Formats: sequence, structure tokens, C-alpha cells
Amino acid sequence: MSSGGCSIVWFRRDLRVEDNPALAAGVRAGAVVGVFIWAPEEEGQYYPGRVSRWWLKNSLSHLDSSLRNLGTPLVTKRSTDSISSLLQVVKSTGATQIFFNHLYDPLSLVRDHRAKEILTAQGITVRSYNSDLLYEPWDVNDEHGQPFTTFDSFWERCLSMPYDPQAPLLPPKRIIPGDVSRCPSDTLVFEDELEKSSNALLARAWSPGWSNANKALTTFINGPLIEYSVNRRKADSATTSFLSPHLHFGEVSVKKVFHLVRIKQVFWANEGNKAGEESVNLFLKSIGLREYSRYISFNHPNSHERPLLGHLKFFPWVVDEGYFKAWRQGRTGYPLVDAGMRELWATGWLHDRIRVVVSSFFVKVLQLPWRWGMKYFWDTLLDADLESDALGWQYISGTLPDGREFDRIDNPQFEGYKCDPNGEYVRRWLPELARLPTEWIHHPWNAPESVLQAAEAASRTAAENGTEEGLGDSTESAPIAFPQDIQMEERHEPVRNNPLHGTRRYQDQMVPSMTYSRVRAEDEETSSVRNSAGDSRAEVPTNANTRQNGREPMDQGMLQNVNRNTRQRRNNTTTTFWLRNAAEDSTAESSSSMRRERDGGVVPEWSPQASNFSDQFVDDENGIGATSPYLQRHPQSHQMMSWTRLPQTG
DNA sequence: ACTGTTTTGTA
DNA sequence: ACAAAACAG
Repeated sequence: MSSGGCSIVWFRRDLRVEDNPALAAGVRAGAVVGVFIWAPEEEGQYYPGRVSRWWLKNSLSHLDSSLRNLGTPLVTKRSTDSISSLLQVVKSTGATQIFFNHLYDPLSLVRDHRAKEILTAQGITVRSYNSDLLYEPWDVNDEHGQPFTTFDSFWERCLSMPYDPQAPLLPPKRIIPGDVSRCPSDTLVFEDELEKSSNALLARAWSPGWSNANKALTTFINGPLIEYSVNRRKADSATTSFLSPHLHFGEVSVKKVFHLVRIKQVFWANEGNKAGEESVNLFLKSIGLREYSRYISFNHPNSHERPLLGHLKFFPWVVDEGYFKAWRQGRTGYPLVDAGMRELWATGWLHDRIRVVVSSFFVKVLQLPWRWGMKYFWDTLLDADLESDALGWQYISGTLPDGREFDRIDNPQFEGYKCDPNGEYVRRWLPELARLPTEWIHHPWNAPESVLQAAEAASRTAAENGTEEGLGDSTESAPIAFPQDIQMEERHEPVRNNPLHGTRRYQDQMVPSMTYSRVRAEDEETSSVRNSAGDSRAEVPTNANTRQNGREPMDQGMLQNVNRNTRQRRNNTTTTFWLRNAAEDSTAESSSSMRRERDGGVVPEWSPQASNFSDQFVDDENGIGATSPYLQRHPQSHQMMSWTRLPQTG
């Protein structure tokens, strides 16, 4: 209990006072100094994007005032090295203990382990806790003690663990402040002037901070949750939980979400409300996927840059920055894709269904390297989350044991019929198509010329007369209203002298990094060609893969499937071509420099440094009233695609 | 009402 | 790939 000096509670992505085990431990031990260290350089290329930093800024100030109410301020430090900043805080406060909660992204796994080593060596007591997951990744194993390789089995196990997730902790009643008189806070700068104006609109739609997260949770549970199973795939409606950014920053604990939602489920089950019960199962599954993303990251710490399955190792990705740009700008010629990309740019948010559509289009139609798309999501999403996004992109790319098959395309036209049947979503984000009848809204290339011209004319007249009813909102939220992040400042060098280097023995299994050191033993220089290296650790064992029985990429059986699959099939000459090449290429190491090209190991610069605002929206400089027709301005789909056109099975 | 076939949904 | 649901006859 009493150990002389005070305790440091190191806040990271657990920005809450409720159900925060590290904070609770600190409070139990006596006087507490709460610290947040902003060291974005440590994140390397995963320096948070504008909207994500906006959220962080607000969440921190919310946390600070909560902590002050409880008795102690939040100390903030600007740093390029979290661990040395921690040591400074230790010195200036006389702390003897440090508590923090676990993170599972690759950088944190290593950094936190190193922090433990260094601080312990200094005589500091270090304790770390689970605050982010229902169960720690190392606690969820099959009957042989091995980690699961598919989501279904993983989640089934989670739901049937012999013990329940820990019950959520209440917030402390008060906090005895440690002495911070010689430990001044740095002012943290998360946005510059240009970003401020862009960010101003965000506050209309979102309220960061742990108590707001609780409100969002309550609202969801008492409202949309019961209809979740019916509504969840409507692109437009407010039927999702909107919890993801709150969860990313740990403003609300997953354990609490789980408990509250389960209580509701029991209640509905007793009432015999089948739909409600089913809705809860589906919602919990999405919580489960979040858990799974941490699980994957822990077991395969480079899954954010390397496919789990190797069968696409030789796929000739189209390394075309022009396609990449067209996708980003929402001018692929496919209404649903374009609408989604513009919404993402304008708001930092996308419905899950639309994420699937745009990323599937990216990987399957444009055939761009998935890491490029993932990086763009990272830079633009309000709820950007390395583990979740890596899982999502690998799932879409077909490089997970239970992901979508590589051959499966989510045709934007048909997805549009399903998730945007009235075309309202497309019309909101593509003003050019606002006057197009619903019949053609998801496939304008089939519309009769006269219809296109009429819609176009109507649009233009309306814009000129300023009578565009119903579009007021879109005028505001269209990309043009969101001056872009011209200022994402300086490029952040890939971390050179970061803690990833060097081999280390990991004994403390509570710091889940033992797999990482082995993977990371290779030099950073070779990281982009890591696929060809001998490291088999991060690849899922082929025998675990239910639909593959050979080690060889996509065996004959799978090829047959590819050919037989009648749903949305593309012509598969390309597939056969590269598969054959893969099979014939016995010297995997021979072309490592080419591979660098092929797998898009290097993400092209897309942000303002490389393209300024008018460049990014070159076709939209006139905003809503753009003068040339959609189809003309966005060179048709068919030309953009590598296989002549998306198959039309309708 | 019954049954074989097609479509749909899936992490 | 596969089960459930929708559909056709």
C-alpha cells in the first residue's frame, strides 16, 4: 500500500477514469500523477491524421478536467521518446511506481516491453493491466494451447470461456495528487491554424471524451441496438453505434460495452424478442472483430504490413499512382465508390458497408496494393486504428484464412441496390448525379443519353439559380468545404533509432512481445521485401487453413473454385497467368527489388506535400456547380479496370 | 403443400 | 465452401 513515493499512471489509449485498471491500481497505492506523453515521431509512418489528432486533443482535455475534479491534473509531455520522458517524470515527482494498460499494436508491444525493462532496472515498480480487451490474447487458445487462426473459432471460444470478462470498475471517488510542482506540463499542439478551420465542423457531429462515450453507448443500447440486425447495412442511416473512435482511444471500456449489451440481451431473450437477441449477437460480433484484430496483431505482429497467407505473394499488383489518386478523389466512375470516398474525405467517417465496397474495389478492381489503401484510411479516418484496419484490409484482400476469397468482388452497382436502394447516399455525396433517376443512380453508364442530359441540365440550372433543394447540407460537407490538411507538416521519418531494433529476450509474458523480436530480427531495410525472406512465423500455417491443403499458392482446388464461382465472376485469364508464374518461379528470392514494386511496400505520398488542394480535387474546383457531366469528367470505369468491366450478373 | 434449384450472406 | 433463405414449378 504505502511505498513512500507516488505512483505514475501512464495514460495512452485508455483515456477514461472509469474501468481503468491502471488508474485504479495507482489510486489504491496512494498519491497519483497522471501523465500523457505525445511522441508521434515514435509512430513512424503512422503519425495520426488530422481528424484523429483532433479527437485526441479533445479527449485529453476532457480527461484532464475529469482528473482535476477528482483531485489531480493530467501532466502532458511533448517528446520524441516516451521512455526517457517517463524517466524525467519519475525524477521530478519522486515516483516509485508506474502503472499502465496494455496496447497490442506492433510498436507499443516493443516499446512497452522496453519501458518495463528500463524502468525496472531503475528500481521502479512497473505494473501493466488489461483494459482494452475482454480477454488477453495469450489467454484465448484452443484445446492444445495454440492460438486460433480463424475468427469464428476464436470468437466462439471467447464467448464460452470458463470465466467471464472482469466486471467493469467504477471511477475512483477521489485521487490523492502526487507532487507535480517540479514537473511542468508541456503544451501539446495537435493542429495548426489551417487544420482548425477544417476541424471546426467535426465538433458538430462528434463529442470526444469518456463521458460522451458513455452517453453514446447508452443512446445506442436504448435505441438502434434492437434494430441492428435489420438496419446495419444501410449506408446512410444512423443505426450503427458510432462507438469506434471512442473505443480506439479507450474512452469507454469494451468490458463495459459487453456487460451492458449482454444484460440487454438477457432481457430481450426473456421477452422472447428474437430480433433483439439476434441484433445483440451481431453487434457483439463486431466487438469480437475488434478483439480479434488485437489477437492477430499480438500473434502476428507485422500483420499491418504483411499478408497472413502467402498465396498472393506473386500477385502482380498494379502500382499505379494515378489509379490511387482517382480512388482517393472519388472519381472512379462508380457512384457508390465515389460517394464513399468523398464522404470519407469530407467527414472522416464511413459506414462499415461502404468501407467494404471501396476497399474491395481498391484491391480487386484497381488491384492496387492494399497497404496503400490502409495507409489512406489511417490518414483520413476519425476512428483510424492500426489493428482493426489491418484486419479489415487483409480480410478484403483475401489474405486471411477466413477472409473473403480473392476472387470475390463487391460490385458497387449491386451493393448500391442493397445498401442505398433509393440512391439517397449517392445523391448526397455526388451532386453531379443528384438529378439522375433512382433507376440509373448506381449504373449511370447504362442510362439513355437523353436521361443523362436531362439530369445534367437540371442539376446545372438548379445550381445556377441556387434552388438546389435538399442539397444544402452536401454543399457544406462536400470536399470543397473541408479545406484539406495542407499542413500535415513534415514527413516523419520511418523510425530509425526506435526500440524495434536489436534482439531481446522476453520473459515477461504480460508484455506480449515475444513473437515480435523474432520477426523484427530482420533489418528495417529489408522490411519491404520481407515477404520473400525465410521468416515463416507470421504466415498462418497452411494446415490451419481450411480451404487450402497445399503450401503452394492457391492449389488446383482453389483454382477450380475460382473458375466455377458463377457469382460476380471476372474473366480469369490474369489469375491463371500469375498463378502459373508463381508456381514456376522457384527462385523466390531472385527478384526482391521487383517485389518492392509489386507489393507496394512503399506507400506513395498522397497527402498535401505531394498534392495540394486544387490538385486533390482537380475536377471539383467549382464545387457543386461543376460544369462537365459526371461520366465525362470521370473517365469510365471500363477504361480504368484491368478486366474489361465488372460482370453484370443481375 | 412439397421439393429441387438458385440466391444470398458470410469476417 | 456452405448453410440458410428465397424461389420456381
